[in-house]
Amino acid sequence: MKTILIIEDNIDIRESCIEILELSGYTVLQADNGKSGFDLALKHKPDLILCDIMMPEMDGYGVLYLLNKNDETADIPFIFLTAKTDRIDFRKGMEMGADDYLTKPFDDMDLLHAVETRINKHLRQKTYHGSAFETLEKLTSATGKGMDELKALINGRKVKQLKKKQILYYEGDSLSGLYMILNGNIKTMKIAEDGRQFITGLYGPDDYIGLDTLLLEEAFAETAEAVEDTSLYLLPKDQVLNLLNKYPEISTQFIKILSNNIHEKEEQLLELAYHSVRKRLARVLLRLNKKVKQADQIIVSREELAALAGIAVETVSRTLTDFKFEGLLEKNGNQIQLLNTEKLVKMKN
Amino acid sequence: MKTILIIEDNIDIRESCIEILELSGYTVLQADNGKSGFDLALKHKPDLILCDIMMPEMDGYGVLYLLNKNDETADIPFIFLTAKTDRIDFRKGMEMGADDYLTKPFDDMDLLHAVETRINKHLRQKTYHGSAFETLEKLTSATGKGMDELKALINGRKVKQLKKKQILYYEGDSLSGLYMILNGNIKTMKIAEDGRQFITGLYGPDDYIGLDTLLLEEAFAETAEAVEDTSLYLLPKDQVLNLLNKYPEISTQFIKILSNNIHEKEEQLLELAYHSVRKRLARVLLRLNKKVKQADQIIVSREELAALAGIAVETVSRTLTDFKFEGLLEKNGNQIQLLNTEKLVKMKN
DNA sequence: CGGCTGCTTGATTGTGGTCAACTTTAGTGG
DNA sequence: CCACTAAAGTTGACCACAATCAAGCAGCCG
Repeated sequence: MKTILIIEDNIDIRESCIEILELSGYTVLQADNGKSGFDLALKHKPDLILCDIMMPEMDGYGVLYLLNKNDETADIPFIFLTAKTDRIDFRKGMEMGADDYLTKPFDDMDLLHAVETRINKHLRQKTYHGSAFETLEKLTSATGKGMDELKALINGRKVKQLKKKQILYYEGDSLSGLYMILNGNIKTMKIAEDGRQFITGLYGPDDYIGLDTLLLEEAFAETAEAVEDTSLYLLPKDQVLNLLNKYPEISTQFIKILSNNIHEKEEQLLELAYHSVRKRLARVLLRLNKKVKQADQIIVSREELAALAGIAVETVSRTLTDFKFEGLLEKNGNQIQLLNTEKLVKMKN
Repeated sequence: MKTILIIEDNIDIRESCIEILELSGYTVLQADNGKSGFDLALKHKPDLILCDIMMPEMDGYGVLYLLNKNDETADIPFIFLTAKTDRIDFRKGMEMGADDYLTKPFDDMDLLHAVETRINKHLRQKTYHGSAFETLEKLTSATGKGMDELKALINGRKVKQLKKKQILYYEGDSLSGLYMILNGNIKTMKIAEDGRQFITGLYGPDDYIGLDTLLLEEAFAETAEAVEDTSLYLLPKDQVLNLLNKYPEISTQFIKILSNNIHEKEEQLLELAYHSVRKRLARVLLRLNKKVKQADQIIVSREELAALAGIAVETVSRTLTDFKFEGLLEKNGNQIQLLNTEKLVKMKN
């Protein structure tokens, strides 16, 4: 028997939803404002939450934010109910981690369909968590000492799920800890005043995110976004600090990661300063080829390539066609396959 | 009674030098090739070394290199005797840490003058070392624990002196440890294939250099050069590692330094990618204004400004005159004084 | 005083950004 | 499954910014 929580200030809509859901065999909890809705969610841990955006006391975004912050409720499927059809609001909701969006008016089928797919998807994710655990075992045993603690630390936490394009944190957010990617890819980027963004880092499975901000009493210096559906562990700051104090190997490991990071960024600085667009793009392609290749192909949008190389999308497009003519690669939409890495490496300025 | 070692394969030159020096009251040791010269230096710790460059067995550069590596002999004043007048050789010698250069033929006065000034200068430096020690006391007590060890570590080491433009290490050199600046300034830079260089970091008193390479089993990723006369401590790798294992506070401190470093470099990446030359130069000036201001003035060559902002020297020149017309700064040769930092900060793209 | 280095200014050129029109692809809903 | 629409990608025309080449100037050294 699944439990569903509905948070909605309009009584008509609320009542009609409850009716439909109860007829379908769900137990339904209700709240008429964000605050009490959040309290109910905490108390009952429903299997799914339906939530209006515009509400008294606390709006839907606020509810979602609080739920995400709390580990107990972070992975409950969350569906927004709203009259707004604007893309911006939609995107904002998705970035914050909403799983779906129902725009009013919606009929019985819409509602049931959305609810069922979300609940099913969530079940599948749960079983997946289990398999991800093997990765962790490997990791913890790799650090040698401190294994038990790290394991305990990780066991106590839940996995955070991000959908494609969802934001992990914004530049300026204050940090909650250290993230470790289980699978998927995350990019970190800085955004210029004019809105153009530059990708400062790409992270894959087993990589840490937020390491560079962990010990500083500062907010994040960049924005992190999921490139594809991604799951990660959040290791809370206090506990990581504790580990650092106990096990020098872990500190040493972190210092090494940061050092490598610095070297990469210095290399990038030199490239940006003095290399031609052709060469920069070639470098970016080679980097991607190493990091995120899938079946011999790189899958990446022009926009991302542009943000990685620090150039305009149009120029990316042009340069790629040039490269194709020169037999360096084969491209097809957002799929790129490198044919002559040799020449790309030696690309002159 | 001062002891001088002369290493020179030509017997005539050697004999005449010895005669002059002994007449002036110095004790003179002699060697006719680099290898035996180095052995003598190790054994007797002379107060000054005169050394030919072109020699059998081992050339003068080799001798200097070995002497510099060995702590016991690293701070013995070293003068090259040579027929070569080429700038390149001169520069190479100075980069390696030679204190002076005597080009043959030289007369008695040349020789005695050079010898005396070097010995005097060295005496003055020794007394200075004493005062630098206060800085260290402050540093060691700041770390709280580990103070005694750090002190012992530092006591066992000598100060390394670098003259302006002298190279601390080259990209590709393998590292010997961690440097800490006592006074002066060091810049680290990467050099592109075409010879253009980009300055990746500026370090002043109390800053560490080489931290980003310390734990990686890699060579230095950049070249470090003294911007002005500089003195630094070399903390050997093994001992630093030892400290890291014993005192988590030190690891934590290092992680913080590296984190800040990363944030700075990310900021720079964004600037390089999307900011105009005007804006980039403005940023560089502001950075310098914070770091290396002397009596309200920045003293820096156009070439360095260019390498900091990643632009051409001519463009630096032009942009600075523009800035001057706009009342943002006053310039006079390599001295620059910022008049309107407000506007420089707000510089639009 | 000449030679050298560092700085400035001018003229020229090319790279790559911008704007705009167009085509292709992919996602959505009937 | 197809049709429609929005998003992503491509191509062209144009132009501006900054690099390059070149020449001249100022300060500094022996």
